[in-house]
Amino acid sequence: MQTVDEILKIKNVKNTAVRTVVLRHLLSQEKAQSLKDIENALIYTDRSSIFRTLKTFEENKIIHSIEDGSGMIKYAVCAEGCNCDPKDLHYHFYCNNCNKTFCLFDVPFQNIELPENFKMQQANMVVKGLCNNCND
Amino acid sequence: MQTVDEILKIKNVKNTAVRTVVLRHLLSQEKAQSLKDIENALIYTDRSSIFRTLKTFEENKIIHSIEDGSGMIKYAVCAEGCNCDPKDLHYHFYCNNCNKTFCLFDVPFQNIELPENFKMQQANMVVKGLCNNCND
DNA sequence: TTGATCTTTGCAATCGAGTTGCGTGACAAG
DNA sequence: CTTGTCACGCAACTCGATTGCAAAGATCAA
Ligand SMILES: [Mn+2]
Ligand SMILES: [Mn+2]
Ligand SMILES: [Zn+2]
Ligand SMILES: [Zn+2]
Repeated sequence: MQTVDEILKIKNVKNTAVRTVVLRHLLSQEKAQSLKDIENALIYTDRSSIFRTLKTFEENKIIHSIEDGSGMIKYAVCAEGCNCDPKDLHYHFYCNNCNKTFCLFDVPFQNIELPENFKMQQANMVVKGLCNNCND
Repeated sequence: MQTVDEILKIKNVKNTAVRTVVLRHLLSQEKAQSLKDIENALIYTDRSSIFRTLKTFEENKIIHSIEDGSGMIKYAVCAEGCNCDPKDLHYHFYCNNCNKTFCLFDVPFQNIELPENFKMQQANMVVKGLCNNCND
């Protein structure tokens, strides 16, 4: 896995104290994180600073956001080489039991046959159910 | 298409003035409606009444909700015979240009090969891009 | 018909995630 | 050192969603 410094370097985002701790936190988590999650984890860092950091990361394709229906936007670090193009699309899974959301990078993404003259630019795909830990 | 009365009857939801106008409005629209959309269309009906009506409709599978990332939950009338089971899953399309969201009932839903021991219960699938009206 | 009971509605208040304005401080170029 | 740019922290604010409460309406048994 790439380090915080390497990622920021590659994506041409200046390294700062807040960016380092936010990105390090995101990398350390298996589940996608909400602003509140990060705020709770980084108690000495201001919410708006985290917020703007997330915006910066998203604009520079360091992370991508997921709308899982929980009412809070979740963020996850992009896979190495990701450009957030349609080719980088992947499913997400939201567990109804443990409320974790994560990227299913290994599930092949099926091409969708849209009606005539429709053009896909992005997608937000969230499968909901029970994760392997919660499915008895 | 079924009438308002027929739908309420089938789904065992008591008919009231607010429910009638809300459901009639939803049926009359081609795009999925937000609470605000409905509020604007039904200027004499209170927001909280519309809100609770939507909850009632959703609980009774008269409508389903769509999170398209616009910041407002959208609602669309379920297809005839829909039980909001996995078999009733379908894609949604959000147009980045005209901001309309609608159900793609005619696009076949691809089965997703989840990892071992994962169980799908619902899904929120939103394809974003340009609709046929906006794709020049 | 009447009174008790349950449901629906309207209004106002509240919640909370997200967002923004602004002053301070860090840093870098000149 | 001087100046400009950018990141940061704090507080205030936005706005969609949600709730408490009392009035109005529907239901039903007697
Ligand atoms: Mn992802
Ligand atoms: Mn739909
Ligand atoms: Zn789980
Ligand atoms: Zn369009």
